[in-house]
Amino acid sequence: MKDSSSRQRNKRGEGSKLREEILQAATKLLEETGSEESVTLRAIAREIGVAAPSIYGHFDSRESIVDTVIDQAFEDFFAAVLQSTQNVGDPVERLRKSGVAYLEFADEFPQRYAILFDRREHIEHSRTEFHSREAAFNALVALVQACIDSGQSSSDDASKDSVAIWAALHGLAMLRANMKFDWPDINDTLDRILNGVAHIN
Amino acid sequence: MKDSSSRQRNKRGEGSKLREEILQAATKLLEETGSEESVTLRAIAREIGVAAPSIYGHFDSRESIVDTVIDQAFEDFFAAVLQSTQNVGDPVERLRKSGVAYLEFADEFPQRYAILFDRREHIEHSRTEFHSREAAFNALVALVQACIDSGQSSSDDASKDSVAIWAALHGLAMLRANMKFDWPDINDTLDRILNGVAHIN
DNA sequence: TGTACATCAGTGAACGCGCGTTCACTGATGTAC
DNA sequence: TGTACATCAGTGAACGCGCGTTCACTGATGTAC
Repeated sequence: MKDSSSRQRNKRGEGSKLREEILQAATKLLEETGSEESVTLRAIAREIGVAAPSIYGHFDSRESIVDTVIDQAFEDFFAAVLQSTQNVGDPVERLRKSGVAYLEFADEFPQRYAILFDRREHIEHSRTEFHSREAAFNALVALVQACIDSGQSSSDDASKDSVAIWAALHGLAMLRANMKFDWPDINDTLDRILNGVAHIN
Repeated sequence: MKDSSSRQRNKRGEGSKLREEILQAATKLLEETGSEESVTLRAIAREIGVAAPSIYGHFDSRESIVDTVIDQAFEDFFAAVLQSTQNVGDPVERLRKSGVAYLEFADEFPQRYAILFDRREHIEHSRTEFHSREAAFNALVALVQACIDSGQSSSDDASKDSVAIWAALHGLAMLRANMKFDWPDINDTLDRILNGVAHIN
């Protein structure tokens, strides 16, 4: 936590810098404390070294900060997975790289990952997010279908097998983040999931 | 919530009945509100129709109530899964029945299920629980091994494939509880997971 | 059988805490003249 | 160039709230004599 005396007031016209600091502090708190409810408005203010009411210049409420952090986390996550398949032609390879990127993001930012798929209320209220997730799922289905089309997968239903793949990746990510366990190599588990469920020949 | 005037004080020697009421109320609150932190000591007291300090006759702290609820949930869960394979000889059938029971418990008591595998701090502190989970996992490995031994599975590693199976079941349970989605039939997804990852012939 | 008394189940008021949020404000910074 | 002033970034005190927990207590119930 910064000492409040160390912070310099932003210059005129640069007030929106505080907005970025708020989001960074909230993200840091989320990742470090590991629970959304400990990302309090006052903790964010403390972290930045600012008085609590200063935040209201940039966000309406505590909730809107958390919502913004989650939206950003989803964008980061989706971008990381998409980016992993850049310049990769072979669909099986794309599928594997996506899986690796998925699990790596969850390993590196477990709390940010968890909050994406783990918040019942938020998900129910956010239409935008629902559609992002749907788009991400459709991308997975397309990838599995491409493996089928190229003769590398004997899956009889890309969509239904994608549900199983998604579940397995999500479960693995969550369990690895939450449970002490003598986990086998993550790439091995990933291969078992993809080979088995996606029926890669 | 009961009206506090409706509650009759327990007779002498029956004071421990309140203990049961506390646990029931905490479980109900957990399941209904869907988050552990809203299971407050005062909410429990309100639910029962009792003054908040009355709880201290039966539990040291709010935390010990929640811990007890979780321990109980784990026992219920494990018992439900075990019981599903009673009188079933064929290992593949046992594996399937276990999977169905696993997902049914998660569907019926999503919050109680989620709290079992989803609480980083609690899990880190509870040795007993860790061992219960380990026992449950070992039972799964033994089941997969039995499928291999009976020639019904071509898995090359019961333990590693069990990790993948566990991950897939957990992920499916969590996603179904948390996400609005046009989920395919749960038995179909379960079959895809077991057939694919456990290499059932 | 009656009564004094110990025990037990549970209460009501109070505590300090951290929270989100509101409010009237301050003081530095840049700009118009 | 100097100065008055508007604007902007941020503050400090206060609010009401629900929380976990402590404390001294009350009053019904069963028991010993």
